[in-house]
Amino acid sequence: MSNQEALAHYNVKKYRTPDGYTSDIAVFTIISKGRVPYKPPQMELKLMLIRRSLTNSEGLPNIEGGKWALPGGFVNENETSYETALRELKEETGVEQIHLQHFGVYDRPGRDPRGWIITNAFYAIVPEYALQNRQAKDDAAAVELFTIQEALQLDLAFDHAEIIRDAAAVISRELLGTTIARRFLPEEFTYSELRAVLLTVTDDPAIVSDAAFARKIKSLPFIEEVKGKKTTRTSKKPTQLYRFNDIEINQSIYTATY
Amino acid sequence: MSNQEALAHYNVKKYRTPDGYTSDIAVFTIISKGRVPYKPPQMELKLMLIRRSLTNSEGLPNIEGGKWALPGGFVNENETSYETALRELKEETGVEQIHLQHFGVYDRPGRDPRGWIITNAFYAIVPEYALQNRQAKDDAAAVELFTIQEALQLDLAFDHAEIIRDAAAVISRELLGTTIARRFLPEEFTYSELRAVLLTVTDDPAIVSDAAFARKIKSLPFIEEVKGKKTTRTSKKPTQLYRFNDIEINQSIYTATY
DNA sequence: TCAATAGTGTCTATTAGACATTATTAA
DNA sequence: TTAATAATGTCTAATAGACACTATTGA
Repeated sequence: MSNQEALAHYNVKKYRTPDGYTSDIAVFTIISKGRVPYKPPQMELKLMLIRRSLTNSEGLPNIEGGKWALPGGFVNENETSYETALRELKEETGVEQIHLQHFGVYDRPGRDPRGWIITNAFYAIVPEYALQNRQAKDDAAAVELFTIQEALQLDLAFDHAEIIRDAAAVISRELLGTTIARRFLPEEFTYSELRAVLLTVTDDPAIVSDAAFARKIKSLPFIEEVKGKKTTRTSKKPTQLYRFNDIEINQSIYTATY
Repeated sequence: MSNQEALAHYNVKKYRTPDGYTSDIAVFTIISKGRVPYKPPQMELKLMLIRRSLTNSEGLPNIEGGKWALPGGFVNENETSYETALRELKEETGVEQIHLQHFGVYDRPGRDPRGWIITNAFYAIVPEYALQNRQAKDDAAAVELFTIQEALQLDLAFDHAEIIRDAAAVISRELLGTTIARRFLPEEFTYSELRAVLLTVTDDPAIVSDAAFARKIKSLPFIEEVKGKKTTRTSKKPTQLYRFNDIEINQSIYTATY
């Protein structure tokens, strides 16, 4: 292997290298507003933010202390930024096996006052219950859920306002363009529950009209009926349950109808 | 500003930091196979790769020397990885104002034998002519165009096989799901030229059938006729020219037809 | 019985896609 | 005139979306 010899001559210290490499996570959940029996849910998309402590564990002033921020942390050597995000998510919410997806890198010079620090942005989707017992720890003074609009009004740390705007755009697009809506729903769901999730990001008449959507759901190749299984959690009349299957869809803008 | 005080206590050297931060670019072009007058083109998607020199500028053995690789380079402090990709692309092909898009971060420990080196992957789309006079320089011993299939047969440096596979998947998806096909075409184009681009990544009957596509193109909201302007470059019968406009499309899998 | 949600019937207008036909022009 | 590509005519089947109507059941 000629790399052996090449490595002998290579000095990693020769170049200026980044001062840090981090992962930040936009943790989304959808909460049901005032859920009542025999009613379809009304849902609201929320983002979890932490408030950075004024002082760190050594009692010294904390960078961007007091500001709201996405949870996140430094990537260790021997781990990927994805693993860091998983780890931080678990530490923060105790949730594992969650949908986690990379959506951007933020490396603008000056974005972090501490130096040349690059962050990977992920979004996660966690069920409502996972955030019930959340509590501030480590360098977080508080943990709270906000709508996107509320979040963008806050005094946000670093370039997190930009990251949050991007995350909101990504999740809106993906909710309608992919099957991630399933991550906000129980395994088996009614058409009105799926519809409530989609209505958090769209006002498309085909989804707003419940009769149209009730019909449409039956012809979607990536959703199937759970034969003979019904629930009364959304209405007095028992409602058919559906589930997502694993069929991949590849939408083409050239064959769609407008 | 309390950050002032916080920074006074902050030592960037306290943590283990990456050994390098780079950008790699998958440069795609579509070449017309044996274009003849009065015939629609037949196109082929190609990827530009460089062969890494056996020795570096100092005459010492080069890391991954002799292997094929994506062009790329180290990000300087005070520049974003996007700017690095732009710079490298210009150095390599002399092209500016080109479509360049980030599609992934590769940070798996051990992916680079030199140490903890993170790369950002971009894809670029350049017109065929821009690669005509390309020449090997710097640490590249050769520059060549390959189909995706050919590229994946080569002895590839680092984890570039993985990056190329991902790039191919992304560009296929985006060619059909977004309007990037425009980057492979002249400003004004015929329906058969657009069709030739799309046929490099799909065999959808709606696109394979030329009569269907000739009709469909007129109803696509993001494409408009160039009124009264025709060309004979693809047939003896003058053909209507079209152009992309700037209408955004937001495809929903829940309202599509299957 | 009432109220509320689920689900279907029915109509109209549009569209896809297949296939055939016509239009145009250089060689 | 021929050959090739562009573009339209025509038909059938499917679908969207609107609106009205029926079904189901707890309160």
